[in-house]
Amino acid sequence: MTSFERPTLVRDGVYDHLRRAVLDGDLAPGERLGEVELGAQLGVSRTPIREALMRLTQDGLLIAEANKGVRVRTLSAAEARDTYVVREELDGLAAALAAQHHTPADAAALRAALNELHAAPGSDYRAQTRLDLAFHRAITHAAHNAALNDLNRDLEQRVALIKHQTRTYNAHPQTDAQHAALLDAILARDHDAARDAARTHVRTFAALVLNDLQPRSTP
Amino acid sequence: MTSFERPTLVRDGVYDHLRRAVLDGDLAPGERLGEVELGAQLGVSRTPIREALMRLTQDGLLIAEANKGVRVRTLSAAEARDTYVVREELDGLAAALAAQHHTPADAAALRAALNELHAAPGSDYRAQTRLDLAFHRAITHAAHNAALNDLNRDLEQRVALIKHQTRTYNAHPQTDAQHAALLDAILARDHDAARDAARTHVRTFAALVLNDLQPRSTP
DNA sequence: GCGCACAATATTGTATACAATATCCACAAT
DNA sequence: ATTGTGGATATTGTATACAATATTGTGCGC
Repeated sequence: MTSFERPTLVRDGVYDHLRRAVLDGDLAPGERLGEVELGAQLGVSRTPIREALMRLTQDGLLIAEANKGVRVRTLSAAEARDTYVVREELDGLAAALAAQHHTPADAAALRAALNELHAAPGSDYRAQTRLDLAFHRAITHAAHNAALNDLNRDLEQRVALIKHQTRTYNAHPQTDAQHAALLDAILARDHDAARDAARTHVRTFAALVLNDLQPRSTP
Repeated sequence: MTSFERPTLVRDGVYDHLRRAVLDGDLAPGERLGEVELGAQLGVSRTPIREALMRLTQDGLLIAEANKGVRVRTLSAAEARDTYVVREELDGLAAALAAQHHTPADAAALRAALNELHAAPGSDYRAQTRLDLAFHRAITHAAHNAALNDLNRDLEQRVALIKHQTRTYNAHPQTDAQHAALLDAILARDHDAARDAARTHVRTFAALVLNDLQPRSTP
């Protein structure tokens, strides 16, 4: 929340900055975002701040109440469950399409992403989360489907919000094996196996996260 | 584009107004939207206009170029194909979930929506489109999955844009039968049949639309 | 007649001023 | 003590003013 780069337009800089802050968990779910305060922190007027907040609200990362400002969105346990149901379907589709359409460059990127993820220290929650996301993005990218990529962006954001509410740790005995199986199936161009592997992975992971989320109250 | 109602906030009124205009095809794909012009037409300042345009851009209905304003989005043939691939998956999921989770009220709404659709004059393109959309929305609603509803909203918008580019007519010999089969499967709580029926319907419809889209150039 | 440069114009981007609404604290009435 | 009312304060919502960038058109040179 200190310095920030402007791409060309101030509002885009603010948007990127705040989006990352929410997705990285620097802004906690439920936290209120005041326009004047943000403007002072980033050294810009309220106008680009407002426009960035508007976009983030439309993304579903923030919740706006009329005349009451915006807050970082919190998802109920039910919404979290719903999200993983959809994610299972869409991740499965992404894996199947990636198996069918991936290029040699995609294959290299997928291998690299998984290697990075395996190399990350198991104790580093943020790095783990970031690299896991990168791996899944590589799969979606390899699917070469623009609509899927757009929708997946929304889902990624929801999952990030859920994770920050639960602080569920990524590591799991089966995670590495599942990732490997998924990658193998994609590279082998076996779209059915890839779809199954992706769906299984989402299911196990969802069970983990939802188990953590369940005990808490659902505001 | 003449009168418009304001819910409470001006920007929300502008947003709803413009969104409907784009989705109804009153604003043609590719058409440029000037801020001062819109402000004059709707009788408000540029600020709420800008904020509405920002949100619509984030929705994917408009395309913004820096310092060059926004235009109604046009989708390439490839993007249209991609959209229907995803829609097939998500409509299938929605139908399956609706079959599992629909309430008596949902069932009544589904029946009513389909009846309305059947009753609409086959020559009324706009009514046909609107009621078809309402039927599909009823299904998604009956699925009782918030995440799916949100994502479906994005897909609906894309499909609306595609349709306005092609002006494909909704009517098709198989459409009525497919709708009926889909509804029957949902009401019978047969989620596999419902999923298949939805996917089949999307496929036949996609083929129709894409066939119309293909001849045209892809800007 | 064609093309480039440059100015005139228009439009978007940002900042600020003003209005409307909500929040919060003090204080009184029960 | 608690609750309700009122005003003071703060924050959002809208309008407008100013700055920066793009577009357009005109004139000059070739």
